[in-house]
Amino acid sequence: MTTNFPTYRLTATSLLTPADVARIQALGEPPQRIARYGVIRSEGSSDRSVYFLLEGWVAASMLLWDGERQIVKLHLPGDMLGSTSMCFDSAVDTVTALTPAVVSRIPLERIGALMMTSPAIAVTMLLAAQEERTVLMDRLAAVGRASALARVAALLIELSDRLHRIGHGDDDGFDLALTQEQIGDLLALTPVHVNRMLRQLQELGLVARRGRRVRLIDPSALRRLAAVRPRTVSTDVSWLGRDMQPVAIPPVNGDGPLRR
Amino acid sequence: MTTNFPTYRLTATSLLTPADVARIQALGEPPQRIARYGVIRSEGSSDRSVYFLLEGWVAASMLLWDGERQIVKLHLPGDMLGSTSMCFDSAVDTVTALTPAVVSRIPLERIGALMMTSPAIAVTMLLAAQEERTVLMDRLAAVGRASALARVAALLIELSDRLHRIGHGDDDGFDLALTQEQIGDLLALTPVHVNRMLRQLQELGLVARRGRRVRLIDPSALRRLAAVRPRTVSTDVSWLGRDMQPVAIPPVNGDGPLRR
DNA sequence: CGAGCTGTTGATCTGCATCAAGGTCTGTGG
DNA sequence: CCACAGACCTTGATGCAGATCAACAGCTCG
Repeated sequence: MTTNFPTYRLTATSLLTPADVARIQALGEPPQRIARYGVIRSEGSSDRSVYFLLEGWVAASMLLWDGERQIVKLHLPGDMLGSTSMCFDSAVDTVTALTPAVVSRIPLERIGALMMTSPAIAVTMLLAAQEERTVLMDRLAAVGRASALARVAALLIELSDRLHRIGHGDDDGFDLALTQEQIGDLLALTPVHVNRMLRQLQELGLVARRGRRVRLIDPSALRRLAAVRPRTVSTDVSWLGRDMQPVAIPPVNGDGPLRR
Repeated sequence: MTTNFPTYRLTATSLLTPADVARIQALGEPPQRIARYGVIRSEGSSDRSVYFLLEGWVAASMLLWDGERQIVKLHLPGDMLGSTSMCFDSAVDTVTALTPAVVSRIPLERIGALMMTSPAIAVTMLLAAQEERTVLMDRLAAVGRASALARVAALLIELSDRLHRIGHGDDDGFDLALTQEQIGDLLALTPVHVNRMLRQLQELGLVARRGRRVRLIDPSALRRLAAVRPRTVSTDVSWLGRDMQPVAIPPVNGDGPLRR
């Protein structure tokens, strides 16, 4: 039954009604535990589903010709995993738990059927996909043009922001659940160089680390160094023509919002 | 009134009915000519619309802190421009014509209203967005990990494929409407190095160039060098709860390549 | 208590950037 | 028809950020 995953991603815009949110929550199968480094779905797999991440950190990565890998997306609790693959017959990325994690599987047909009955839900997913595309564009620009130091700084800021937004991490910083090698896979750097950059940020007095714990001492200087542009998603959905109200429902025997 | 733009992007899956396609075509304003290097929409602009590209090559780019720019997406005729920005109040990328181009503007409210009445259209856009996300993931992996030579090879292959798919380019190659500087902006290389890489591909006997004209002499070797994985979008939309229509061949009576 | 991750540090190498100087082509105005 | 300017391409010389190679130290967990 309803798995109570974090819904802040769904309610960011006021597009969905509580009923919509409930319908989405009802889609998921019972939560399932994944061990650290457990593979949730492998590149090339024909498993046609998406997953909601309830707990833990997860990476979506692509294997490269020479055995290297590029992490293309870091997922935190509340994120939907694996949705990129829905337009392909086999998965485009490998989804791996970086920490012990809890996910809830959603078979693609279920979410498909739901989207086809509720435009608001389809549009919400579209907006989320566009937002992720922007994240990727920013990362592409960073990997292509920014110095290693700036990239590492940008990552720390991004993580701090995202973690605080979902209530992990306190005033005293956050727990960085990534090895330096994984940071390298994400930013296209070698683990050795990641180490030096972290160390340099420390020497510059911008961050403090103790074990996994990271604290941003001077966030604004860090932000300046990272040269990231702040992005805030729009909450204005008036262009969707609807002051977000319940999609008139009964899909039961009618045809809902027409087709054909 | 109806601008007759290329629709192959819309009909790739059999999700949309001809009526749907017609409704989309009816959205666009009269086509408008853009000069080479004309800016269709700038980063930060609050122009809330998307554009259909009818003719010409267009780049979506982001300006970087130091004045450099990263081209994040190359658009060819039939593509929809600027859709990433729909979840932000101001445009995230600058959309510039690389050749003289023709576009048709679509105010966001119009496409919004249409999506809210037709889930099939919303889902089609979602699938397109996911596909583009994959393209970005591939590019990220390339820029992060592949050698300059491989990146250039990959670009030539991508362009050849895309151009042939839309009927530009013949057996004798295609016209490369990019300066070497623009290729650099796309692949995160300096123009000087792009030049050397193109030259090296020539010396290796993999491609031939005369002016803007490019011909891939040994596409398979090029593909091997580029280490790109072929991606073919799924045409199976049965997960959307709708029987996929052009079932090519009804399996005689038995099994055939069964589905479900 | 030993094995394997993970992090740290130094020495060296290299792919691509940077700097610099022409060369070629195209369009434009005289 | 010519001259000239600006955009684009080409090629060489040199520099440097980050990769690679190599050790070792600390931690964790069987």
